[in-house]
Amino acid sequence: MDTEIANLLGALSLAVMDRIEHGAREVIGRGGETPAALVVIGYGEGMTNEKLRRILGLSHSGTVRLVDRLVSDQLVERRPGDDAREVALHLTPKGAATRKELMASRISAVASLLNVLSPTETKRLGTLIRDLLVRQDTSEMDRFTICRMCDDRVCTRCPLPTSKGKRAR
Amino acid sequence: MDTEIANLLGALSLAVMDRIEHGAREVIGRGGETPAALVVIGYGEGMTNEKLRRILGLSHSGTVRLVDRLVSDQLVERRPGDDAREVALHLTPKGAATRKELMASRISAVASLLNVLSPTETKRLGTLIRDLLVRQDTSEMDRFTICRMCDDRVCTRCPLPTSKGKRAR
DNA sequence: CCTAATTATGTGCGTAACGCATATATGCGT
DNA sequence: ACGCATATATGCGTTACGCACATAATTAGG
Repeated sequence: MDTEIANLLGALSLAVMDRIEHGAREVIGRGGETPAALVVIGYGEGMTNEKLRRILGLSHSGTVRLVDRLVSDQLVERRPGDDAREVALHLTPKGAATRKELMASRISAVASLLNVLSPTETKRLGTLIRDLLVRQDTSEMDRFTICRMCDDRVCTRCPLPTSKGKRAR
Repeated sequence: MDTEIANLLGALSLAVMDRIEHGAREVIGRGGETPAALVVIGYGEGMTNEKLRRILGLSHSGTVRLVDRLVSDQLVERRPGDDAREVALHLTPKGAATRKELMASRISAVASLLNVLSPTETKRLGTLIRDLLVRQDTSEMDRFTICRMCDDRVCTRCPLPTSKGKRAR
């Protein structure tokens, strides 16, 4: 049955996320979308509260408070944006270092599950996941959401389609 | 690189869990480990607070309050256990129905990502995930933790090893 | 150029889902 | 019978959110 394979992927995904979240909590001492926020803010210099909100899928106030936490942990700075309404979020040096730790922890968490496969099997799995992702019908915002924990030093060729089907709002 | 594939699996797992959690919240209106608890309680008739606690990885009080919520939602009943210290957790009819909805929602969430692959590719992916899981060094309790959302009507041949390496405490 | 709608942010207030410390009851071993 | 381990419950605090509302800045229309 096809549902059997769906169940296996669900179980694997749960195991992977359990390990990722456990590691993230050890690194930054916070849970929820906080680690993802740090990664997302690090992708570029133009991140605003509102973009972050959409990527993380949180309410507005939830995002403001999340940034409050990052600021009080001295990981992020709020600077005035080009548009005077916007807040430009920037990583502090400590924030950039923590972000690297976070991503390294994530990769090693996944690798610890993955390393039971032979190099050939791993490559096969990689190809299948890549094919699976490349065929998803994702908006621009969906891409950022899926990639909100991704290690940009590692993911040089993101398979997710850029402008296919749905349009970002 | 091997880390690139780890990153892809991490991204996929995040996408899968996002969809599973979103569906679960729609079905039971609660988040965190609450949906998993309902699934786990449904696996057998002998579930106790303490076993549940270990499987979900929560604190004791967290588990008691979680069961409080399930009871107040009329999904679960607390009955006296064989051992008079224990509480035997049982699904109500409503609880059993909600549990089925929950698992169906989970399978369909995963399938919606998976159905871009051809039957051949899907089967290949299933084989690889099965191989990956079967080689994990998991204790008895780890198994239940990984399988805490699994659909027992679908997962007839669980790949996770029963008594290998670590021992359950 | 002035007003209205839109966009981005911040705040008061409440809630869900936890953890820690402590208390109580039952079972077990000697 | 006594001490210790096990299972559950409760008081209290915290984290990570959401909703409703308020405020400042930009954009659109006449």
